[in-house]
Amino acid sequence: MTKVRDRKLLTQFGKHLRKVRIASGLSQEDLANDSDIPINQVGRIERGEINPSLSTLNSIAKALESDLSHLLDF
Amino acid sequence: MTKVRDRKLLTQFGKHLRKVRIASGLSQEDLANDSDIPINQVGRIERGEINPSLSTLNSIAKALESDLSHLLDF
DNA sequence: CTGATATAACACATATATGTGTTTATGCTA
DNA sequence: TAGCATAAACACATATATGTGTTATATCAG
Repeated sequence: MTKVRDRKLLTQFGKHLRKVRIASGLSQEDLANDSDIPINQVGRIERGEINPSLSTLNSIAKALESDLSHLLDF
Repeated sequence: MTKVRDRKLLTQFGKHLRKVRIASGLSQEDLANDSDIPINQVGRIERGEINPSLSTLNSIAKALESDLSHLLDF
């Protein structure tokens, strides 16, 4: 796992992403398909288990018809 | 390296980061110290060679006295 | 020319994200 | 109950970010 000092950031982002995804009416599978990211990866991100990369975040933002700046406003 | 389809994103972000850093009057070494990220890593990010993680981006944003949302508005 | 500053470019070990696959758990509904 | 959808939880291989060092290059000031 990631450093202890980053866990809060990751769990916060995970909760935010889940909220945004559900607000968009998408399942994890939908988001996985639209962003071309494995569904397991989506779940791990929402649970705050991993530290996603810039390109992964960008793919998710696009699938949510949003942009990086808005996705990371949490 | 990262997938071909991500190179443009990474080089774009690298250029943006360099612009923001210089506008803040910081050297790579300054930013490295303030963000607690190795200076080599800062250089690699600015050159678009790597795909930085959310926590790395967050550390950089804080060192620039900014936030993720603003740092990723490019 | 010399020294200082800043950046690039190497090498290398280690941690971890990514990607794929399978299995389990949970809630809902017919 | 059975079936379906959704999400969590595993395992595993591979790619790559991270972190630490060292060396090279370029620019500029003295």
